[in-house]
Amino acid sequence: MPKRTFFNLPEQKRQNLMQAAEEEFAKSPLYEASISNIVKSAGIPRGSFYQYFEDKEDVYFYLLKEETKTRKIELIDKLKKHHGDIIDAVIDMYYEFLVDLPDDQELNFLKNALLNVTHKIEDAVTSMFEDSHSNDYMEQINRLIDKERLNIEDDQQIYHILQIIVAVAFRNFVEKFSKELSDKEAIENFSIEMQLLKNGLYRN
Amino acid sequence: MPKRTFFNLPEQKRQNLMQAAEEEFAKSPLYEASISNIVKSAGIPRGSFYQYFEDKEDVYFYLLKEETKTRKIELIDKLKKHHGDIIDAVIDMYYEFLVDLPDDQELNFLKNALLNVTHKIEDAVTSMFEDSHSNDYMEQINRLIDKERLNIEDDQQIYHILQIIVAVAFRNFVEKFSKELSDKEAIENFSIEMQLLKNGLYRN
DNA sequence: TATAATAAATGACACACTGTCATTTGTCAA
DNA sequence: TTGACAAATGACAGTGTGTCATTTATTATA
Repeated sequence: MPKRTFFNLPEQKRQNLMQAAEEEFAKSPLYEASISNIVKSAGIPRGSFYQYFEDKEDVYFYLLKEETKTRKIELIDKLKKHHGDIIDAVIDMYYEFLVDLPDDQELNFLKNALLNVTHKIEDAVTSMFEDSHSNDYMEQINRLIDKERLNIEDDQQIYHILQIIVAVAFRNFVEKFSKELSDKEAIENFSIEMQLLKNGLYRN
Repeated sequence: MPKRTFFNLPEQKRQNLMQAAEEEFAKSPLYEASISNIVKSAGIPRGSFYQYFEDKEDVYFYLLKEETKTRKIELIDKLKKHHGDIIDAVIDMYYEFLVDLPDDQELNFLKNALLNVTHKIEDAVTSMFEDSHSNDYMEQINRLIDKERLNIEDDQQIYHILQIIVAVAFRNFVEKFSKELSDKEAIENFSIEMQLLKNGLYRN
């Protein structure tokens, strides 16, 4: 969280600083961005920055959270519009985010947030489902999976199924570590979610 | 990818270097880890490091990929064991990973990979489903969601459903940006996966 | 074996960024 | 007007990065 001094700042100066920060983070992902650039572009002395924020991540996550605040209200709206259908509401939001988001800088900022390490690490994990040199490996997997059980019409949909499973598995790992769940808890949670995936989140 | 020189290195020296790298990355997440520490601990001159690798990330992702290679073979085994049931296979892997992984350093390495930025950013996004100050917000969401449609027995399972949706949505964003999909493609993919979530990955 | 050509090793160095701190400047209440 | 507290400032020490000219090793060739 930014320090008290930050919130005491006159509106004008505060916005100016945040604008400079967003600009920098739109240009470079978190770990390539530099405080030096931000203060230069905002025209404030270096020391002042540390008067307002703990460090780089402090501004960064403050910006990111401000960003999501807006989306919260949107979600409420969408839920109403879709009569409580959570998935339809989320699809609607996804659509609006992609199509209606006008501000290039804002978009780049979020893009960087998602792309950087997150993406690379997930990629490495997902590569488990990809051919390394030949595509022998993937073929083998493909052959081994019992497709009769799967709720798919064409073979191409199997890609989506794998993506979903990986995404949920990934999230479970992260949660296990971040919330320091016991192995038992972690596996229970994981099983619940995998069952939900199998049977569907919605009743038939 | 590491440079040719790296692969020309005598086995002993190469392993020693990788050991030092893993040690560093087990101690500190990617962006806090330093090449200085790695070369010091490996006992090689700084210049040599750059003879072998492009930069820090180069070693890092090389290590990470080596790590997942092992898991690939495991997945094949599990698929066979579970007669092609992909979800059961993945549950089994998850279990083994948590319970049978013996090496502390390896575990810490992966933990850092998952925890750092990935986790913080997903957290910021997921916070959309969390109470900010009062829990008014979450209550409202909870009230709005039409639970009749959901495939749940108790109210607590709704948490898992939201987690799943967020995880899959998150992955879709990342993919849209990393593969530079058009808005149309992205939304199509997203819809397919959301339908799969609704109806279940498996046939009834 | 001597020599040339190529590959690898080395560590000093320039550059960049971070976070701190002593000092200055501003504000506000008594 | 003065004292106490809050904020602003920028110089500075510390740390890390990536490069490069030089040295050393290896391999090919005559």
